[in-house]
Amino acid sequence: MVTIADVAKAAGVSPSTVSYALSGKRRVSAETRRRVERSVLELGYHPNAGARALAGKRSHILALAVPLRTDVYVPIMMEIATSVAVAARKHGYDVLLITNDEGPDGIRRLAASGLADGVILMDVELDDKRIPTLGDLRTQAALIGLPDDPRGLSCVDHDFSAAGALCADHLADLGHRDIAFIGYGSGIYRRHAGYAERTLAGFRARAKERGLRFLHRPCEGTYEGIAGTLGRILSDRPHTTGFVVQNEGAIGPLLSLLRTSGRTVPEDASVIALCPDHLAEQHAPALTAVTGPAKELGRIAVEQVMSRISASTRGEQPTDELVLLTPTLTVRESTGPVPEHSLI
Amino acid sequence: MVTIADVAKAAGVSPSTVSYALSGKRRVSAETRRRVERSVLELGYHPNAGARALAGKRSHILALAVPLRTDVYVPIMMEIATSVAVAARKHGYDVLLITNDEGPDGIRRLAASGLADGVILMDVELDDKRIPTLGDLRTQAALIGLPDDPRGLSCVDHDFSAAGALCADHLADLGHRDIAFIGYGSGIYRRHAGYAERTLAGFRARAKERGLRFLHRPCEGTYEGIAGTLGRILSDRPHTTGFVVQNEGAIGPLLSLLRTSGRTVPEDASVIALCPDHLAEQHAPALTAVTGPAKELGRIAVEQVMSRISASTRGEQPTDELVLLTPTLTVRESTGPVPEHSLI
DNA sequence: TTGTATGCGTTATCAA
DNA sequence: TTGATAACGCATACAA
Repeated sequence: MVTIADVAKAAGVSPSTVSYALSGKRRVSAETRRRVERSVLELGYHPNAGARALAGKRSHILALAVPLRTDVYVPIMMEIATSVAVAARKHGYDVLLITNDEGPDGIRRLAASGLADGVILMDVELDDKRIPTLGDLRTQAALIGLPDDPRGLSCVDHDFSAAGALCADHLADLGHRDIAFIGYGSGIYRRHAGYAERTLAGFRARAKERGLRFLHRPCEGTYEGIAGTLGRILSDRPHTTGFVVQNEGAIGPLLSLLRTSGRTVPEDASVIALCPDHLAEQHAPALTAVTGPAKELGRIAVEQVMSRISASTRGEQPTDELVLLTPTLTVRESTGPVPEHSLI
Repeated sequence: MVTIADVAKAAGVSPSTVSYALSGKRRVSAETRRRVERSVLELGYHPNAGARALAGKRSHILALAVPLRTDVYVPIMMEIATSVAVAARKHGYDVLLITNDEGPDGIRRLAASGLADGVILMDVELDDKRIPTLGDLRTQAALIGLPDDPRGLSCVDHDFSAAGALCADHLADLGHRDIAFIGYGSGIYRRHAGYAERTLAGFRARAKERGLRFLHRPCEGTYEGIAGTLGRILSDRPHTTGFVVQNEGAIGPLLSLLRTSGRTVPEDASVIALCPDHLAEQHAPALTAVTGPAKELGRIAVEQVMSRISASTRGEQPTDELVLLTPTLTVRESTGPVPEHSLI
């Protein structure tokens, strides 16, 4: 193993000079810096992480708490996780994976052992049990997702309320009057997942403003689930011409079933999805969709913890941030003007 | 911060006794152990990770290299990743996420800095550029996936060849003679992803044995992609009655298109998928599918690195393991006997 | 069965 | 602009 002493010897300087040359925390002459950097490269020196953490009081590691659930759309979770890792690297940080099955204790352990300088919580629920734990520890944290009470925390999330409103507006603009909102399985609403509730609230409010009638139907993402739900929607409100879908698993079956029931999209029925663009484009017809920038979520969460960490290092009080990212509507082939005559 | 000295004082013993009581590396009287454990709990002591790594020469961290690609089925990747994390915790290890965009350098950095005691590589390609790097470092590694040349390495993977053979056997048993194998996009075959090539090879060999005629068609997972592919299959081989699908995105469109073309599954055409069970069950009709135990992959990879790490700690030569997990066929509603009269 | 003392490799303070 | 040196908190070899 090559240590800082080896580099120092090779460069003909003292260990502390090597340390400063690498950290930049003290001015070093251009000449010595060059020699140090050369030796570092030649010897393939990498500072020992343990020693660095012990002496420097910073592990340069961020903990990322990922959900173990399968009822959320996993690819997005993965995308966020990797964007966190990439963003962290830009700050010289590595990312430690922590699963929810350890619960709050895992976070406590990482914080108390000094393994992680900060924590990023994904898939935060409105009333998340992990949040109180964060208060006890002096670990810095950022949440992806919006809790009931974000005081004392930094959070970033999509503006799901705005996303819901965008859907209502788009359908209203096209002249639709009877809308069905097909949501996630009822378990998600029972769990008070913020994104589901806020989307619905945003949609509901705007729908009211625009004079839309609508049904909200939670729905499992299975073929049978959608079949039953759609059947009931069409019998309860036969004049429904607009569908908002916030349930990745429901999209495919819904399109199939509409076709089967003799409805052509978008001529007879319009479908607008709340889902990533790559999914929207995978279907036929390609779906008009409302999307938020998933990668930004990770990047911003990292910025937030990093800024909190450096504030607390300077002995300052970290400032709480709340960032909501504006979603965008992309019009594709699945939405169109309301039909003149309804089918039934 | 509460240190081992604090615990020692509280328990009325020396720091080393605390250390031994916790690590179990030296016999400690039941009485002292009790007192130590009590103090640990009362004070909320967690050993400082940096100090532990520095003194003990083991970081208790495993690096997990996850792919950034989107052309692989992400939920499985996530499932494996979490199973790695869970299994690692059982050994007192944490998992560090490392993305592929850092490439081999990232692995080198983690190994050289002593941040990770071992590495698990996911989504290994037949000719993976990260593998040579592993040789240089004395880091222990386990691969999830099977490279061209697994010498000097421990690997675990599904037995994709057996999976392919299972598909051929099942369709042959049902009397089918003309089969289409709908695979991943051609990019994956160009990349020499082992799982794709091995599945195909296993299928091909068994198909030959059983006297099946078949076409292999790489295919993007989009509706248009499948539509084109299916059209060509049916015009080239109108008597095709069996479909093997190894492409998660293709399943939904394929079923829709078969229905559209007037073919009922399984009466007119049988479909067997290589995909996770939860996906297979999501479709209508529920799909006969061949699946491997994804979680086992992570668990076994962890066992493999752990055993290599402890071998090398004992100064022994780690033994190379190659574990292939046997896939299982679950018959559902999408396969049946070949129709007496073909459609065309 | 337990205690003492040393060293791990780095950062940061103090001196020059 | 640089060098010497003292922590940092723990594991472990050595003593008792």
